[in-house]
Amino acid sequence: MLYAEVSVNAPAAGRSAFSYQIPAGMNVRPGQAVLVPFGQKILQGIVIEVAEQPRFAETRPLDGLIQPPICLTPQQLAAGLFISRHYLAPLFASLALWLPPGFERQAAAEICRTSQPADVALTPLESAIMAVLPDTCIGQKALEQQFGAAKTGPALRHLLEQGLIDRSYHLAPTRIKPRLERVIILNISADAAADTAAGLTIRAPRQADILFRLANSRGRLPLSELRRELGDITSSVNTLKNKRLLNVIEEEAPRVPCLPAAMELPLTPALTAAQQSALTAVNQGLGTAVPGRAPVFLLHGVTGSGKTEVYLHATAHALQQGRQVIILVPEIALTHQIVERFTARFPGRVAVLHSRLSLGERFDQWRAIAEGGLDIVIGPRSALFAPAARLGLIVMDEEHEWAYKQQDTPPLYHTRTVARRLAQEYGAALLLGSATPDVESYHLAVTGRYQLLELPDRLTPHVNTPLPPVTLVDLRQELKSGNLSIFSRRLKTEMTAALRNGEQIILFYNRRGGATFIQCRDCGEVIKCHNCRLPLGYHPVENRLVCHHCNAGYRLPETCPVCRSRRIKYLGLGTQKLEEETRREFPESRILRWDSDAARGKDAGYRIFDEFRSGKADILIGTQVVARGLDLPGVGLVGVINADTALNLPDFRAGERTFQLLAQVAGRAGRGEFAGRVVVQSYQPEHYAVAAAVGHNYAEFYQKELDYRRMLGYPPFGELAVITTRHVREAESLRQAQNIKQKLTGQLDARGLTGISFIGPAPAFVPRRRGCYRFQLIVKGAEVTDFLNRAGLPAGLSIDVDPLGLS
DNA sequence: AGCACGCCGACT
DNA sequence: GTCGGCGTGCTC
Repeated sequence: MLYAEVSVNAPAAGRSAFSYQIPAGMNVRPGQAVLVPFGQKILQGIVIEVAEQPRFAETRPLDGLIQPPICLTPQQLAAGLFISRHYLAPLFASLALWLPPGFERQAAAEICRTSQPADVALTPLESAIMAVLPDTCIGQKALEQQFGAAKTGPALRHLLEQGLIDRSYHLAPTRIKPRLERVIILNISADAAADTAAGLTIRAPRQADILFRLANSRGRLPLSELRRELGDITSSVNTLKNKRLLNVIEEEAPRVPCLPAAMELPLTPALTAAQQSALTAVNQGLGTAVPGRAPVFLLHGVTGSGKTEVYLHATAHALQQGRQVIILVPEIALTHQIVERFTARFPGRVAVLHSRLSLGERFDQWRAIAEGGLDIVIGPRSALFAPAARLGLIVMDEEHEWAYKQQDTPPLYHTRTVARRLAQEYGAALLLGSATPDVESYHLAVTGRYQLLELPDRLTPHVNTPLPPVTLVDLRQELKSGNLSIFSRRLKTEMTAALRNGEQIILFYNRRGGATFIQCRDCGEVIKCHNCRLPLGYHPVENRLVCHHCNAGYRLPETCPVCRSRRIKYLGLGTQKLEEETRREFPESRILRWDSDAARGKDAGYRIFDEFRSGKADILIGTQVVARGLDLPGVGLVGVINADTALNLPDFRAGERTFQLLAQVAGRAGRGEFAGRVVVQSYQPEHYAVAAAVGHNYAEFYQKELDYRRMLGYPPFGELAVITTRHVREAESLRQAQNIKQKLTGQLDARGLTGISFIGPAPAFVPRRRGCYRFQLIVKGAEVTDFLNRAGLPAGLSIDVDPLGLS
């Protein structure tokens, strides 16, 4: 008898696998998707291991294989197990990352009446339920909607006990169907069709037109295409069909997400010496990589130094070897640009995967990759889990971006960490690229675990363009001189000059809204969100208060909720306010604002971007989004309204984020015909992150930042994990956090470990979510993951290993 | 997630 | 007494 260890799609399964018997004759491999009985349900599972002996004494038999069969590769299985262990994440969720879109399904209860007569006493509700039960079955969900979820459950249980109804659980049917397309096929030869068409031109011009077009496209055309060009052709097609000149068939046609039309192949630019030597190193790595020993490259190149060209060449090399390539970008908004470059160079081979595609599109792309037809995958972090069984190269552009860290939904993985592991398993090369590498990555490169590749020269718009000069304005001096405006005198002068010169301007400010907090002048109360307990921002356009975390909107308060005072003050600056001020200062200029308020809805981001790039506006005001790798050749001047906003966040990466942001924003200037200039305004111009960014000096920043991390034991000198408790009662949530701390402290003492310490518990950065109060305990030190894995923490806790910030 | 079990306070 | 809310533990 063989047994399978199975990861089950049940929240209760947590990080453990469950043992099942494999019925004789059932062919089960590790990685296989199966159905298993779990409690009273049949659930989806993934086989981890097949063995002669079960890990658990009492076993039930596997129910069957999921059809059509799906099986993770051994490499995906290994990487999934790594995720679950490293991030203390649910096992099924960690493996499910590689399953096809739309795979995961919930079991739903169905209720059927039995033939037994209702001769026992029933409550009115129970009678009512019996009365509406149809002869066929009905979903329990439907009954709960009709009678209320709270009361229906117990009533059904009683009816079950009495034997009046049956309950069974079924997985919901899959939501994805292959797309069918009606295709017209010529029944005669192309020549014959052309002849027939010639005879019809006068009497039946539409029929003739259809026949001509078919003759010219090898005898087949999708009906939708003909209809788009000729209008309603139903009757003409029917006539031709009746004449037996053509047939209409339905066939499967994969959905294609709207890829940009492949441009003509642009000339492949000759590589510079630096690019060539980087490429040589990567190509060599591609040649020597084997499972268990896979090279990681850190391509450090200033903005505009031609990193993408290196990606393109390395991709070509991997494809030549018959391997597949995954190109990762930090966020969906950036896929568009890079997809353009890659489809131009490799037409017909590029797949796109991201969550804004429809489920059907995603599925069809997924299948095309799995079948090997598409061998380049581009997308944000989810693209790492494409079914590329011949994976040879993973490229991570802007590797420092923290959008690569999964937030909110477990597993809370970092794409770089998983990519590294997946590359190890496949024997693939990993190429990380950034102008401002993550301090941890750079540290690994400097200490020899990654191979450091440097591109020191700027090529955009032409070879040896200097990085734009940055002027640093001390806002404290401005205040002293009596300038209370958002704009320093220097920035205003530069803006005026740039506008006169016909240059475009980017103003960067990383808080949206109008006022950023609303405070009572009498008691000091800051107005907060009811859901999250976070300060609300004022949005003048909508004339509402908005929670920047959960997006809940509130009416403007007339009195302070605490002391009833009417003296409520709107403080702080956001992008909407900045837009107003800019309009007042530069009334002649055309202004666009790009933040998550302005870019609500699909494609709104592209629209703003395209509008600005095509010169329909002079000034672009934006948050982080405008800093990210966008190519805007019309921009001469970049103004940073306040460099310090991110510095004061309670986050040990605040310095790093500030440096990266400033360097990225500065890189937007001078990418076209105009010489770039940058004006950075700051209240803390002496801070090392600000000073280093102004001097375009990554090395200086890295040294200072590393010293600081070493001193405080932060990564790369120690690991971090955040444990969050949640409970409807604030005191209970705090008590749980304290209990965990006590338990962990006890284990540290018992095992004589000294390298680990705790911070907190304290209210979480979002103190309240979905009606639950949240407290967090930070665990800091050497091998935190390992320690927590052995600690036997209670199920249902949220644990974030290597968190984005600390609060 | 669901379900059973066991523990306490608020009532018929 | 006992009904029911709520925390806890279990599902191979």
